[in-house]
Amino acid sequence: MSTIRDVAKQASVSVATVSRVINQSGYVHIKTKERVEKVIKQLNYQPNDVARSLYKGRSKMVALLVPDIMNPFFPQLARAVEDVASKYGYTFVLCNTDDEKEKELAYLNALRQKSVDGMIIVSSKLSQEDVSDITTPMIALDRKISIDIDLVTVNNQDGAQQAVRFLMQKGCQRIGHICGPENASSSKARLKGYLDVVKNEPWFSSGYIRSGKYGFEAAFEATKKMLTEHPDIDGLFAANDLMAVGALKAAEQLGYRVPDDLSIIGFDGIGIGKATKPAITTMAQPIYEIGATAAEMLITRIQDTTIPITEKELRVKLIERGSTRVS
Amino acid sequence: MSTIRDVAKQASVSVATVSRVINQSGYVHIKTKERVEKVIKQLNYQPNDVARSLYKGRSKMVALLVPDIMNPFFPQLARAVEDVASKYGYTFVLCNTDDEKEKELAYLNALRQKSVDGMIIVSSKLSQEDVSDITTPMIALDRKISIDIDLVTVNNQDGAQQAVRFLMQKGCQRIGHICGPENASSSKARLKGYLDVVKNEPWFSSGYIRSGKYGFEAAFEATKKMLTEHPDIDGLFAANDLMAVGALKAAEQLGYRVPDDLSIIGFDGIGIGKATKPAITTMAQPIYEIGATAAEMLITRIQDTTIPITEKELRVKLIERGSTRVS
DNA sequence: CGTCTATATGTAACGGGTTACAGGGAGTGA
DNA sequence: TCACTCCCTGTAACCCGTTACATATAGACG
Repeated sequence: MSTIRDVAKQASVSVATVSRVINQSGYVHIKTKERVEKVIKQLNYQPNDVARSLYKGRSKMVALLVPDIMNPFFPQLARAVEDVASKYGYTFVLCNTDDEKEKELAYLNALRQKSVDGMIIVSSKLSQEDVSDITTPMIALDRKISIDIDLVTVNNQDGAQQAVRFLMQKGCQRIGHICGPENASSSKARLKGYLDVVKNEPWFSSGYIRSGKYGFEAAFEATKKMLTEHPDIDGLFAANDLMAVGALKAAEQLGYRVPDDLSIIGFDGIGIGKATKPAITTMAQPIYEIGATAAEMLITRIQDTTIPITEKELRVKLIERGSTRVS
Repeated sequence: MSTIRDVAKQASVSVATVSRVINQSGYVHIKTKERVEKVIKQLNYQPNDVARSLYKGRSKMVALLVPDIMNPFFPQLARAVEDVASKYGYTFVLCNTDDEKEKELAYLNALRQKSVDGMIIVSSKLSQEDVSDITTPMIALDRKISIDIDLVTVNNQDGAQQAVRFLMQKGCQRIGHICGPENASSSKARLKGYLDVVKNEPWFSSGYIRSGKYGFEAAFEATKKMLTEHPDIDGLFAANDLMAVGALKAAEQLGYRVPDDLSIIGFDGIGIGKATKPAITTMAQPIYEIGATAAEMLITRIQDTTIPITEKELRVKLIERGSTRVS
């Protein structure tokens, strides 16, 4: 690998001039510029980003921290963030935290040491104190972390209400909820939305709520238990699609016919919901848009850290498929 | 952010001593060490990785380049690579190339400029010349790039043979193949395996092969066309599970009953194959193991670039589910 | 007591860009 | 001709750890 000094020597100029050519800054005589460019091509010179980062204190990298890369929601999100990042010349780093606070903190540290310019974080575990000493621009996504941090979400509570009302409208009499992790704000909001609608129903009790931890397996087990305890359930609102699929499989195993015996509605709008039979009715999030919005916000903040904290809420949209009754 | 010089000043020692304490190298008096450590804690000093990388020429980062992060195969793989990487103290970078040569080359360059220590690449587009001038350790995964580069694959051709024979054994008379992209070596091997078994069948013609480009949508369309042209097909071997799901949906739409009218077998063993109804029979790859193996190989090579080029082949395993006939 | 070695610590160069600052030439207007 | 402004280019400090090399002290051994 040749360095800027090699180029300078070969072109009989100083490193400053080469730097000016590369960065198109300051004055460089057109003749000189051409000569330098020729040498750069000759030597196949590529500036060393690490050296650049060291001086600038910035690395042209952004990171996305997600709790579960195996949930198709996050690859879709990652895709969006990466697209925007590379549009602005940033390298994208994806980190999987398993929703474990320890891993999150470890990443936060590692990334800061690498002078990462910004991060987008989906975390249920981090709180204000954990991030208060971090000056790197951050965006919280899906789940709130602190009031000091920009946030991108969807109308979770409202969407959940819509989902549950939709089930009722389709004739469901007893509606259970497979909720997400207790401390995720998105999960809490969806639970709240569910409660808003059902808490005054005569049949309602806490047994109609079980946690599936936003995961397939846990939801599968939770659904089996819930349906066994409450065989009268004829509607199920899962806080995400992955759990809705788990619920579907559980219902199937118990001999329920979906949607005739049991209507299931999910949340997220991931692709897998179309693959099942019946396909999953869902409150779809504009996943790509969420990721892209967060990424744009992050880059805006990187460029100007003084702008006021903002919260942006996108809207979910009902997609009716086969897992809910027709009438 | 405090620097090593701040620590040195505060602890009344030189930066060299602080460095020795941090890296546990050379001689440091126990008393001095304690003093320095105390100051480090006081100032919450974290060494700057960028400066370290610059001097060392290494960054403690490894990258994984995948063609399609939305295919669940790759998140699973990424998961494995990340686990191994972080076990050895490496930061993991995920890059999505859309299977486009241009993006691949752009990443290769960007990563080199960042002094990334090693890369694992899943690419059908890169050839020997494209990577010949790259000295960064690399591992090719799933698809061969060059004889100069370590390779991790599975017994694709053999697995494909097994898959097709399995369909025959279940009584299929006419077996079609939805293949992957033309230039991916894994795709070519699976096609070859298919041909090994069927090419001498009296019914066989090239119309029994169509490309689904390893993607859901393309496979959906390809299957519809193929089944329309050859309604006699009663068995389908898709070169990956994502395409198998696409094929299943297409068959459904055309009124085929799976597996009664049509048996479908996939390849990969991704989770989504369990979510469909019927669930997809597949030649499962040990995905996590593949990723972990590649990552281990990469780190071995980073530590010693002189070791001879190796190719490692893992084995696929048939998982019988509902998409293939019982007898 | 002189020499040698193990221990302990500091100085400064180094890695490779970036940029503040200085210096010099050319052109313009007074 | 002087003053001033563009141009153009170079020198050297800087970003922040790492480490080769130099220096120094203490204890061991002959």
